[in-house]
Amino acid sequence: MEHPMTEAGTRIPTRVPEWARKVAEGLGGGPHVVVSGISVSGNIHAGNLREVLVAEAVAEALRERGERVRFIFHADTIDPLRKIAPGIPESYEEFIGHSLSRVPDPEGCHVSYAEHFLAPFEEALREMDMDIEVLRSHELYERGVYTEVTREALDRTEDLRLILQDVTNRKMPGHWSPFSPRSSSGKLTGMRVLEHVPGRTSVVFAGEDGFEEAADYSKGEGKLGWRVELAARWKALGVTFEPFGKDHTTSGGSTETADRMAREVFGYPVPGRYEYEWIGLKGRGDMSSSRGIVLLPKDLLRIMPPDAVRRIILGRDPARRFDLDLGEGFPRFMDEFRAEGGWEHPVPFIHLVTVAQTVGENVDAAAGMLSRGGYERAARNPEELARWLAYARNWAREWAPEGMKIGLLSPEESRELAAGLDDDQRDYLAAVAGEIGPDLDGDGVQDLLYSTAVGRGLKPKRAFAAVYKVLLGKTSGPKAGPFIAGLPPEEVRRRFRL
RNA sequence: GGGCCAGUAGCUCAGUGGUAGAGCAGGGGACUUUUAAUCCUCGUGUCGAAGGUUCGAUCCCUUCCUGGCUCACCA
Repeated sequence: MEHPMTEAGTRIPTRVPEWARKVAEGLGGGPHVVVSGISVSGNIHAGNLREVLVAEAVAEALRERGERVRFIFHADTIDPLRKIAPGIPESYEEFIGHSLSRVPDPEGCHVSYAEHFLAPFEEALREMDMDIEVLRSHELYERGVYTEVTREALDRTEDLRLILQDVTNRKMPGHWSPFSPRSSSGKLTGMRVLEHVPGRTSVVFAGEDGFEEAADYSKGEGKLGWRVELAARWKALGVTFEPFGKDHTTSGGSTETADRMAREVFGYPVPGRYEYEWIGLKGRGDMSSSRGIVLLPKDLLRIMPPDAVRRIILGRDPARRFDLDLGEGFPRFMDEFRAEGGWEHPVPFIHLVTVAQTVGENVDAAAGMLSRGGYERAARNPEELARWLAYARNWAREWAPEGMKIGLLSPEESRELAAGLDDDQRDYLAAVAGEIGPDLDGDGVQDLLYSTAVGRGLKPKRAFAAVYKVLLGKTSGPKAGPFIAGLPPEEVRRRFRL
């Protein structure tokens, strides 16, 4: 798979990170099935994306080696709704215990609760040009993909129960079953399984009201419990690699259980694994839907291209925790990203931010400003430029520290603020206005601003302060010469003649 | 309590069995020009602590200390 990386728009292959290559080396011969599984009980955020990207990197490493790879995103759509997330109506209380795929979308825009959160994520994956297959667990159950493993699990209920007790150190209730049937009410939780009828791929159970019901597990009328399902899924899908977050790999955790179940019950070798650490948001802590700290993949795609998302989310090494800095440190990240990506003559991101904020959506104006600033090359590709201006503009609006946000004042606003200047400063601006013209480049303007100030006995500091005040309403700003040279001269004159 | 990870210059981190580096910040200087501007120049820090292995360890082993994370289907 390839991704656009260069300014000219040519495509060069995604670089496979070293750590991924090493992981792939330990995986043996193919064909491979690489899986990343994520819950759709809430926003699928940029942290979740890390898991998918880890899986992608390993899949790429395998492909690079010539293996056949099936890369799957497994969405846990059949899982029951567990609690009412913030922002979800209280009335959803009645759906607790129901499959996310069968709960209505709280905002009414998708066919289900699950789809509401899955769809935007899927879209982001598409936008990232990811070669991935998205599977919905409720469909897998309905299609019978899990029928065999479910039967096996039911037949080996006792063994599974022992493993579960052993690993978690908890006593499971006597009526414990690896399978949770769905009752006629729609609930998946709290049913008591009474009997397994393998011939009919069915389970007889006591419903909430005590009456007996039956569920056909070949039709998705229920699901395996999480830890059992994990092991069962490996077998059913032939999984050979799956990354896990720290929460699952802890001792007594779900992977420890599933590993034993796979080996001892399902007779399936434990897939290769990579344990990744979590990422936080600088200054805000770990991502958490319930605490409102949510960064969506789409938020990232608004301020950087897909490969930059890959880079920033994976970091140097996904086994290491780190905090995303989308504020002050972001421009540097972007410059590094492009330097490594082989960009020729990239415009410093911070400069793009200045340009984007000055010209708004006007790409021609931006191109003009850039070429006058010495970045003719970047000005030559309007499409590419428009894309990058959008990144810069979005970043400035959504993430930039206050000090970096600028906006050219309207002539009226300029006039108002000019009232706060003293006569020396106004006279100075007027003098500059008389000299400024299209023939001056950035250095020329800088020179003009400085020498005019000195020539009139005005301290440069106060001179520049006046310039920024009238243009931006601030006392400092981007380097004045190139900035002003990029503006249409008449606009500058209008604001300087007071 | 169990598990995992980290502890190297002010900050963020690289790093190798032979006594340590980068970026940023910061100091100084240059360009008649302080700025989200270029160039030049400046870093002896007990490489968390103590033992051990070794001719020799920051890098290997052990223990400990400190911090972080995780152990409820929230990556």
